[in-house]
Amino acid sequence: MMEQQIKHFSTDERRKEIAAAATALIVEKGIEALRTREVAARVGINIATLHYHVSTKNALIHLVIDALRDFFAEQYQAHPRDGLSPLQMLQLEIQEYKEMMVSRPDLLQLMDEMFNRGRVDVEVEAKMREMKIRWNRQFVEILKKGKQEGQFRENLDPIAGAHMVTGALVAFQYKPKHLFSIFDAVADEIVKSFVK
Amino acid sequence: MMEQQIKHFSTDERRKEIAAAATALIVEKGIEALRTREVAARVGINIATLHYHVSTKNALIHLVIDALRDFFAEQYQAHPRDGLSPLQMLQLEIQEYKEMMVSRPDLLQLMDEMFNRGRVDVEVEAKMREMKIRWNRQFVEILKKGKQEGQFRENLDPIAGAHMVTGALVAFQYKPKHLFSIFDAVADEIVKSFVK
DNA sequence: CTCGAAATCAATCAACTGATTGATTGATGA
DNA sequence: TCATCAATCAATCAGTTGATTGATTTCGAG
Repeated sequence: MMEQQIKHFSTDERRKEIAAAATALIVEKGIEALRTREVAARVGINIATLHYHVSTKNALIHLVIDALRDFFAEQYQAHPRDGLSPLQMLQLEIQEYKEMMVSRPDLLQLMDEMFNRGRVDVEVEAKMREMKIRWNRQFVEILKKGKQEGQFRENLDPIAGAHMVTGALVAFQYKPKHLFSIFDAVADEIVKSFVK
Repeated sequence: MMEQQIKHFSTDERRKEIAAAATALIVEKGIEALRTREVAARVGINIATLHYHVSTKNALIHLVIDALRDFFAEQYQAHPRDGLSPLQMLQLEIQEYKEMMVSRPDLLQLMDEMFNRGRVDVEVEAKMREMKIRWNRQFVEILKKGKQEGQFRENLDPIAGAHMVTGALVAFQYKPKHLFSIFDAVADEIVKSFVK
C-alpha cells in the first residue's frame, strides 16, 4: 500500500519550509555559501519551484531575516520585567542570553551570519542594525536606572557599560564551545564590576 | 621620452604585490567575494601570471594570513613592557588596540574576515585561533599579576575579566564608526571595574 | 466530472570562476 | 652575442550558479 502523498503544497507552507531549510544551510555553511539549489534539494523540490515561491535569492535571505526578527521580538515579549530591580533586570537579561546559547545556538549563529552579510548588503545591514541597537539600549536603560537608584556605581558610564556587557556576551560566539564553561564567571564579573 | 619600463619582476616582489592587492580586496568586499581575477587585475597582470607566482587561491589566502601574523608579531615586539605596573600594562594594551583602530583599521577588518573564513577552513581556523589565544592570554596574565600585587580587586576572576576586555574591544569592529567616540569611556570603564 | 488556476519539474541559458595549456617575451650569465 | 630559463599572456576548459522557459501534473470550485 502506498501512503497518501500530497504532491502540491500551498505557497504559505512551502515558504516556511524553504525558510527553515535556508536557515539551517546558512548556519551550517555560512551565508556566503548559501546556494538556491541546495535549499531546493533539502526541501525536496525543483529549483524552478523554489523560484516560483521565492522569486530571488535576495528575497530568500530577507525571508530568513524577517523570521529571525519576529522570533526575537516574540522572545522579548515573553518575559515580563515588571517590578524587578535594575540588578535583577541585568541578571535576567544575561540569563536569557545564556539560555539562548543553550537552546538556540543556531539562531545566534544565524544572527552573526546576517551581520556579516550586512557588510555588503545595505538592506540587511539596516535590519540587523536595528536589532542590535534595540538590544544594546536595554542594557543602557538598566544601567542608567541602577545608577540613579544607587544600586550601581556612581561613576558608572551606562553607554560604555552596555558596550562592555554586549561585547562580552557576543564574544562567546567567536570562542570554542568548551569556553561556555566560563559563562557564569563572566556574568559574575559583569555584575561585580557594576555594583557598588 | 618613454620611461624605463621593467616588464618582468622577481617572484618575491610579485608575491608581495599580490598579497597587498588581495589584502585590500578582502577588506573592501569580504573574503568570500575574493576573486583571483580581481587580484590579478589590481596588480596589473594576467591570471595565469598570478597562478604562476601563487599556485592556488588557497595559497593566496595563506600568503595573506602569514603576512598578517608577522605584522602582529612584530607589533608586539616593538613595545617594551619592562618595569610597568599591571595597571599600566593594561592601559598600554588597550591603548595599542586604539592606535591600531586609528592607524590600521584595515588589518583589524582583515583579522575579522580571516576569523570568518576559519569557520569553513580548518587550517585558517588554527592560525587565527593561535593569534586570538595569544592576545587573550596577555590580558589574563596582566589581571593575575594585578590581583596578586593588590592593585586590582581581590574577587577579580582573571579569565573572565580578560574575556570581558577582549570582548569589549573587539565589539568596536561591529559597530558604526562614529561610536569610536566612546572608546575612551569604555577604556575607563574597564579600568574602573578592575581596580580596587 | 470538468476546467482553470496553482504548483511542479526537466531542460537550458548566460555569466562567473578557478585553473591549465602552449606559445611568447625579456633578463642574464657565460 | 646567444642560449637558457623565469616571467608573462591569450585562449580555453570545466564546473558552478542564479534564473528562466515551456510543458506537465495536481487540486478544488462549480
